[in-house]
Amino acid sequence: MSQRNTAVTDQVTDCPLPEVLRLIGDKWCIQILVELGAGPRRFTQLERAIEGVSRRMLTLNLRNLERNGLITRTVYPDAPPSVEYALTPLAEDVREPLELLAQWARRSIPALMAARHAYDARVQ
Amino acid sequence: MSQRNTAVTDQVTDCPLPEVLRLIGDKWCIQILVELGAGPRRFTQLERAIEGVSRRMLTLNLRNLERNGLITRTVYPDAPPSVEYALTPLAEDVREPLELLAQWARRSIPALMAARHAYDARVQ
DNA sequence: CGGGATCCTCCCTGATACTG
DNA sequence: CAGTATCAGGGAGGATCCCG
Repeated sequence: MSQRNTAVTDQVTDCPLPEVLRLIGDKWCIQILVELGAGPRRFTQLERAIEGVSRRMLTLNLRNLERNGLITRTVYPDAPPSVEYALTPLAEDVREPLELLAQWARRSIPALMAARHAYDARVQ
Repeated sequence: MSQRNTAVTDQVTDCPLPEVLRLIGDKWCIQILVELGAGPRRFTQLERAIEGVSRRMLTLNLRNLERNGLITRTVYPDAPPSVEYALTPLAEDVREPLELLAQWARRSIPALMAARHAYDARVQ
């Protein structure tokens, strides 16, 4: 999609970001990736760890991540059903860029908040 | 928000990402930042460049970015009104992490697509 | 030109209940 | 335990009109 002819900005930055954010920006996806970054997890473990996610959204996000090859879903045919989720190498690779983004966030959130308060005070 | 006690994953990655994605992940924000990364732009320039954005959403996203201190809005009191948007240093800083994320996306989108097709074929 | 205000419409999401 | 199915509400986003 987005067959544009922007000769100015077609160098590096523009194309893939919106698309990739639609892949991993699904509100819970990041937290799932982070949680799985600490090791494989079962469904209920994720449900408890992320805390705030509904069963439905957790399922949908896991399906989506699995569909895009970012996590694996392994079913162990135990008496109590057991399903384990884990990151794929593809997802491991994305953790570094995300970590850098998180570092920027950590540095900048105070400034962002300050700007926001200033704006809100100015506009009321 | 999210006053959690996850001793395992509270090291680096988890906290700020969802929050920062709510700041710059607003579907058009990234493209605005990218377009402004090539230089200051006027409202209609952005509207034409991004192509697909509605006037309303462009306005809202610009307001939001301005509110968070990521862009500046300069009004030139010309006969035809002229408003120029430009990145702040805060936004310049985020372009590097975003660029790395974009690089990962460029590398990985083929694999992501392949995984998706494989999944769709498997599940139909 | 650069928006603000309004309306309207989905889709996303949460809650709940059911299943293997 | 690990989901699926269904229903209902709210908010994101588009279209349109209007104004400085």
